[in-house]
Amino acid sequence: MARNGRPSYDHVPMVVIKRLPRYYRYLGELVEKKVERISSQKLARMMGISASQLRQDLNHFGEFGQQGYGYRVEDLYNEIGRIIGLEYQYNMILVGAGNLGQALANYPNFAKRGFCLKAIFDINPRLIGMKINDVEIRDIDELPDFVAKNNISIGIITVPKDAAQGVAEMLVDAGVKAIWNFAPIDIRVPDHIILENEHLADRLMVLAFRLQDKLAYEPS
Amino acid sequence: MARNGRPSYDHVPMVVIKRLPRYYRYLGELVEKKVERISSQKLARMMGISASQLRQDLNHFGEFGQQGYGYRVEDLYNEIGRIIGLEYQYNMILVGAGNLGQALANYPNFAKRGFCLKAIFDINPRLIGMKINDVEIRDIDELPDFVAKNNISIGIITVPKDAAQGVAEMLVDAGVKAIWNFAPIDIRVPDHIILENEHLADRLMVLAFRLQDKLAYEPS
DNA sequence: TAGATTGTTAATCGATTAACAATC
DNA sequence: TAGATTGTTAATCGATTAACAATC
Repeated sequence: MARNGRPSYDHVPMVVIKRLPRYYRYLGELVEKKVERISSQKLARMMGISASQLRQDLNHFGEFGQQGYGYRVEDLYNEIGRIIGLEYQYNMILVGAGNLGQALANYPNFAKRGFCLKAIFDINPRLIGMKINDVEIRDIDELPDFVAKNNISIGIITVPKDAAQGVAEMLVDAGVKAIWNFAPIDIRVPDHIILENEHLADRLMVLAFRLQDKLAYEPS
Repeated sequence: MARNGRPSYDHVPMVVIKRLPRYYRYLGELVEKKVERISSQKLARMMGISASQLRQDLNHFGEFGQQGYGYRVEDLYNEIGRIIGLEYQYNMILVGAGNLGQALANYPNFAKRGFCLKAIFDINPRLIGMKINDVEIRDIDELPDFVAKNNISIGIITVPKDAAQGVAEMLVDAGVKAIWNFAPIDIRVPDHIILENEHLADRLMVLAFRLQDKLAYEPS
């Protein structure tokens, strides 16, 4: 058991884990619409996946349905939230108070799910002391001390490419457990650090690739 | 042939296409470092993948190497750029001039690759007429006309969740070919429209899931 | 030529889909 | 009870890795 009552779900394929937030999102919408029950068949149809995949995915985590009935929407919603780990609060800091950093600091969907931004760090003296969405911008020199004293588990990197690796190392040394990187470079971290890269420009390139055939024969 | 000289690369698996930008990124760094040649072995090691996968991936698009020698870095870089479609310019508009919209409008990496933001649209009269990074914010009523007259192929959605589907439909009707959606909802578009969803909150949830086991046994 | 490394086929591995007995 | 739908096993499909002949 990891933490209270949550089995460790080792060996669950990453491809399944990445689908959990989407399930959670759709179930959340059904809860809002006061839908009480749903079958794997119907939920899968809504989501554009197969009912087999949905049941197979849930099967990695336990038994949540009832034969002949389906799933109680609110129960399944809560279960998946618990599996993801949403009943805990995660303290975050953000490094790099540029445009993207400020936008993320203002993003309302994070706090709503228990992701709490505790501080923003930058090297620009003109920004230090300001507040964004009630979160103070601090000098990056204060980072190690702040992480240690505020139980920070996630560090978000929104600095320019050339500064990203240095910031990552600073975060790791300070004791952060996970890093969410927006700089357009693959940063290197030790194996025990969890890393998610968000390469926005890469996504645009995939769009460009897929656009080729569309644009070929059409008048522009 | 789609467009001038580019074969259509139908049937290339999406999982391969999504790796292209990463190859392009690593090759770009090697070009900057003036590295002339590289073997699949070495490049794969750098990227943390297998040499088999790298060669297999390239094989979908042609023969770019030379037995006993490897690949000429600059040539391969240019080839992959061409495969992705980076020799063309893509005109974009962005809808929703909030924090995230403004951050994206200021993001320098897009223009650098030929993705050109032509206009920003919003409904807030106080924003209309302002400029962000030299791009004017316009009234959303002008959108259909603007798309038609400026050869816009990509629409970026950064409006709140409840407005996203409506904006998507507006973009499709106006003639946009591809949509990059940042609203935290799965929008619906006709099959012929290319869609990329960027669900930022989903990525944080994956971090949360993976954090569980890490946080379990450690003192906090 | 000998060594290196590709392009490509075959083998393995993993993920998705199909099927159905169990059971609410 | 009869109908519906789950949980789960087996079959299929696709992606990754291994291997090697071709060849620079």
